[in-house]
Amino acid sequence: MTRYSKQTRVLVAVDCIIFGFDGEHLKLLLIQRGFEPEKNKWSLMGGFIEPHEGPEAAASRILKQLTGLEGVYMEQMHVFGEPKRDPIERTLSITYFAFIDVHKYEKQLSEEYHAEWFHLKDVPKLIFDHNEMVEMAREKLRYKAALHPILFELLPEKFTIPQIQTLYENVYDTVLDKRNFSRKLLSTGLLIRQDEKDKENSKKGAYFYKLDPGIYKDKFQSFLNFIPNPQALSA
Amino acid sequence: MTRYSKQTRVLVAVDCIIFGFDGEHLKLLLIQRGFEPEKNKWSLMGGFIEPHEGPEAAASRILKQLTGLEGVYMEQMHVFGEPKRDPIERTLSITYFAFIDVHKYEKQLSEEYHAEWFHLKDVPKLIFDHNEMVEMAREKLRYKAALHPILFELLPEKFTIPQIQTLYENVYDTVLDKRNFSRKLLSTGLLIRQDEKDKENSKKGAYFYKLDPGIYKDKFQSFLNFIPNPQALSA
DNA sequence: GGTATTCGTGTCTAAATAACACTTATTTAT
DNA sequence: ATAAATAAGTGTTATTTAGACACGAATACC
Repeated sequence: MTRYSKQTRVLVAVDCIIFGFDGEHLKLLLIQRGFEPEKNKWSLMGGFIEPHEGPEAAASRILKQLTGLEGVYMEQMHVFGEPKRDPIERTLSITYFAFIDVHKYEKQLSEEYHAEWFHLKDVPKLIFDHNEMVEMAREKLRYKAALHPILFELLPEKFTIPQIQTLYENVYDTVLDKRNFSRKLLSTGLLIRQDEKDKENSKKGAYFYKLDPGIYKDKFQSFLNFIPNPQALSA
Repeated sequence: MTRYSKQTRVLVAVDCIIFGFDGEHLKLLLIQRGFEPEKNKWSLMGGFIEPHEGPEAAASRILKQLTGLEGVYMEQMHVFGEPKRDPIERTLSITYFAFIDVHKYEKQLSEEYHAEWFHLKDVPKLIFDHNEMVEMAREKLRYKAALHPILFELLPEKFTIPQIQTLYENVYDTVLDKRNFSRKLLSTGLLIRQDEKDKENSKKGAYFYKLDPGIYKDKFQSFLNFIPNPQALSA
């Protein structure tokens, strides 16, 4: 026996919801699809999974293709598999959301794919069920970021507290009190203050911080309530 | 153009991680696989996705096959897709975790599949990567249950506070203070006390409670911290 | 030197959490 | 009938955490 003979086989794609933060707004990287069907329509970056790679590897490959980056923070989100979602042929899509530092990605690659960053309030109509994917990714982003320090993945290695606060304010579409915000953030012990200051964005200058890699790893799954000592939970 | 001609197609299965609570322990429903490869080995309940159904529909169908139940609480967990995970032929598995009330399920069906409930500490070696799936499901269960009132899905319609507490203690392998636990639980407003008492498990008897369906729906996505008013988050 | 801008910090109040022990209802045994 | 055993139910206090709130410091520009 070498095949489950009677069963049907389907195509499997990977689609990536790529978030970035330019210092002002949270943005989404979209491409203009280069092939039929729906050629030239806006779409998430994606591709078919290849015979010898797993879904994670496919997602990494696709992210690298578009951004030139490796080791990007990335997480499997959800599988979309309604039979008619792709009108040509049944295709399953495994979605990943990814966070990149917009300053690091290679612009020339994005030209090749006709990629553009979109403000989340101006996301155009996308092919297939991609708008639904984006919406789910936004929700998941908000959910996770409320509990875990993932938004640092959107920032450069050195960042200032006002920058992170702007990012949180963007994600939650709200205004935060900077005294309470910085106190909470610093109390996690995640941040190491640098001597250098960022003079770009203010006259006084704001201290740069870096993440403490050990504590970052440890605390990645922390926070929470309901259970007194919830040790060892993970997403 | 009717096919993405050059791409390879793969089999897609759905596997269910089914949890139940017998009043004492949290348990897992496993079957003895009825076909090759790995016939007669312990396995999660699963099946191939059919041409005209989506993944959710497939999971519902499979759950119904084994338990006789419909409308079971169920959630997509993760896709496992390493190329070699099934030695016969590449097969993607979309996993769902599900919670059932053990008292409701139909035993004769489980005989047909040679199903048995296993204590989570005695899970046998399973086929392929199913042990990994179980482990991930346990983690996700602990994660979600710390934030959202999902464990009620494991209980019958009427339940007592000592019962829920035992369930939480089981899930987190810890001992909770009953005064603090019941205060926190009751403060959610989720529970409606019945006049009737459960006399099975104690001499004094414990009041039965039911969920308030409206509040249950509203509060399903509540809790959380980090962001002052995290309104409208979802899993 | 004055003004405008943004950074950085401290206090007080309210709410939530965690630790802790006794009384009540009922059954069973003496 | 009385006593003993068992599990249910409830209240207080101390500590911690969260949220509201305002001013001084550094610097660039005029």
